[in-house]
Amino acid sequence: MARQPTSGDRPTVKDVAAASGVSATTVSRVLAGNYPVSAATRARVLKAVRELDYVINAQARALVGGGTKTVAFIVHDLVGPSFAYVGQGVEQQATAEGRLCLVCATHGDPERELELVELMREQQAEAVVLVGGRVNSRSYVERAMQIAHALDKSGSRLVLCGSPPLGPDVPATVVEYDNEGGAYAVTSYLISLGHRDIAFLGAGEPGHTTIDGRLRGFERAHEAHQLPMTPHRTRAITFDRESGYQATRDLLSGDRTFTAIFAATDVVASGVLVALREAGLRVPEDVSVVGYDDIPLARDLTPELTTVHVDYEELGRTAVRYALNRDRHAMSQHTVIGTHVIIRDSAGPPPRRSGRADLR
Amino acid sequence: MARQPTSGDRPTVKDVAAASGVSATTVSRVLAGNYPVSAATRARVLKAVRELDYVINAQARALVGGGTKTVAFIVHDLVGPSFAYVGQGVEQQATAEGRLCLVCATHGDPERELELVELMREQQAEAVVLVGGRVNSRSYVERAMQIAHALDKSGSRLVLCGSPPLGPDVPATVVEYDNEGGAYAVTSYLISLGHRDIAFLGAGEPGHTTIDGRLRGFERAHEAHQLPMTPHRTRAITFDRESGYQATRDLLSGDRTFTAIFAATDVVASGVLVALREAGLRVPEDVSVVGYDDIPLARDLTPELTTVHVDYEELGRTAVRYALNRDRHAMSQHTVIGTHVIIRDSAGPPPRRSGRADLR
DNA sequence: GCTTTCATAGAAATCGTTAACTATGACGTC
DNA sequence: GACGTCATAGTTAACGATTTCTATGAAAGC
Repeated sequence: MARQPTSGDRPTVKDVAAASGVSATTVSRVLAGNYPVSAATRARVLKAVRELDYVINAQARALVGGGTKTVAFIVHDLVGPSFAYVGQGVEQQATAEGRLCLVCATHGDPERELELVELMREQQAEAVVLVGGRVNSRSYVERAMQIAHALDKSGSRLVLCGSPPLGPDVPATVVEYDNEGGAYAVTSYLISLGHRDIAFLGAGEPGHTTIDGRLRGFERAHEAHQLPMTPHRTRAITFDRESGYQATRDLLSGDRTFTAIFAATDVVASGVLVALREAGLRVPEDVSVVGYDDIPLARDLTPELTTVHVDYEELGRTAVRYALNRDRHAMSQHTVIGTHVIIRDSAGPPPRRSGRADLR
Repeated sequence: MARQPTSGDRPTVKDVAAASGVSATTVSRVLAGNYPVSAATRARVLKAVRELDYVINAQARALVGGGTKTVAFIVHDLVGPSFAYVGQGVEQQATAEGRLCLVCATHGDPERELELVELMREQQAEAVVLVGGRVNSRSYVERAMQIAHALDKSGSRLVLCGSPPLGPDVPATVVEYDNEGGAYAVTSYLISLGHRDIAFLGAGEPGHTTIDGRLRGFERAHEAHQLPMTPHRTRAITFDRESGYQATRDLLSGDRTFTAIFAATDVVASGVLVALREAGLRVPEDVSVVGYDDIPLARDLTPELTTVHVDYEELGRTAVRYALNRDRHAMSQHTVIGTHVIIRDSAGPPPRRSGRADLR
């Protein structure tokens, strides 16, 4: 007699086999449906499965069947407004392709990131999605390249989602979005409105790929319109609301003459708006403000924020799609997703008299 | 000679054992560190591990070692503003307890929810966290109870995070927050400011536990202050910005005489503010508005929103903590987390003349 | 009537790791 | 010098499924 399934541990194929008077092999075949089984046997097995409330052991199946069908999603923080959208996209595509989705937060700790990658190798994750821009230091890039090779050797795949490639021969799938193009477009828009003196709020963390891209677009737009760029960069910014607020106050306390502010993110812009309002400045009549990201917040600000739209959800979906089907998409292992300006109410023509003396 | 690790598939303990001239057992022991191994042997094994870039196979280990050390996080949508915070908390606590975190979105599909629970049983997830309020229909509760028992039988645990218990003898860990208390407090605050006619925006989906709780607090505050409750409920609301906007327009088009609006969520409140602004009404001078949730958005609205704070991250942390350590916290399998009013700028005394004729 | 084919079912090997037994010297003790 | 102890390492049997490979009876072909 086969073992009685003790309460607490779950029934196995053996238990089902015993209960239905067949062999474990037959049970497996009934469940997989990849081998002829007589109708009578199938019925008996299924009945036993139902009665014992049998569920397969995914670990055991993975052990023999090869892969684990998992995608890992590693992110700085789950609550960053755009991160959640990327996560949504990753989860959606992973599910669509029949994979489960592991999620991990690094909270900015590079050690933790390494640990997690190692963990994912153990888990045999099919793809490891690293979300967000990165600080493009020599040491980080080198470590990332090691990670890419390590994952590659394990049959997994590093996916960079929202940051540029690491190098020419690095085995990684890269899906980024056009930071530079969007910044170029929105800066050009400001220039076409008549602005000649625009402050860029976001420099400070040098080497951050996302911000660098946006800054590059900002600069390129100035060059294209043959405008000189006054160095309006402020102190290091942490890309939260508070830093946008503080940076704007700093800007206002000087004798700067800007007529528009390009905030590196919508969240920063929300702080900018508070500081401007406190200073008694109207937006866009006195100062124009634009953001970047087009998160839902942008529509809830007063005035509604002119910004650059990024389809973060699509970013996540595309990343997973290309990573999992890289045999079919061998050419698409580096993709750039387009961005475009969303015109709302926070940017308008500059005030008539350019050098405003009433600034504070 | 042991098998040559072919390129593509990863080295196993056997390969490491062969490379370092010991047995598989010894390799396992070096890696686990739970058995004496001579320094020389340890060194040789570790060297081989490094050279082969060996990583353990988590599946195989889980198979023999019992559990899988995984927490599943099942949510309607990853991008709901409060969901992301709960997710953050769940991930954080899961990591702190040495577990991995699986995340899945149902997108409101009950079929999908069932499927996912089944999947989690296969994965042997230690806890399955269901996030968010629920529609408390007979059929749903019954299904959820089945799920609870099914998970219990598999040695897993259903965790309800943000909704009330299913029944007295259901094996589930419940962590909810005080919807009713918060609503009571913020309604009382409005009443103490002098409001006697408050519209509640959010009824309509009957039986939704979250909204019902908030509505109950709203009603209880009226009773406590011996105020009659005029039935200001509007049409069904989907709890997004748009529905708040539409519902407010509906309210304004009637000859209602309310002086304050209680929006069921901050997101709804953001729509309310837009509609009021369009109608030329000032907040809080003409109409007071309060929300619920205290998501970051609340501070970005104009005026900043008076609302009820819910510590969603703590909600997630607590849920996982109690679920994983239920031996030590047998008494805490139903916890209610407190909420409190955050006073900002969107609520003030009602305008002098109560029956405003200039409403539209 | 005897072999061939087919449909169905079971036995046994396998996946990669761990853990419960064994085994073997070295050492100290009486 | 025989014996028990200790430190170290190897053998072997799990874990729970899948997947060859093998076996059997029935139908079919000549």
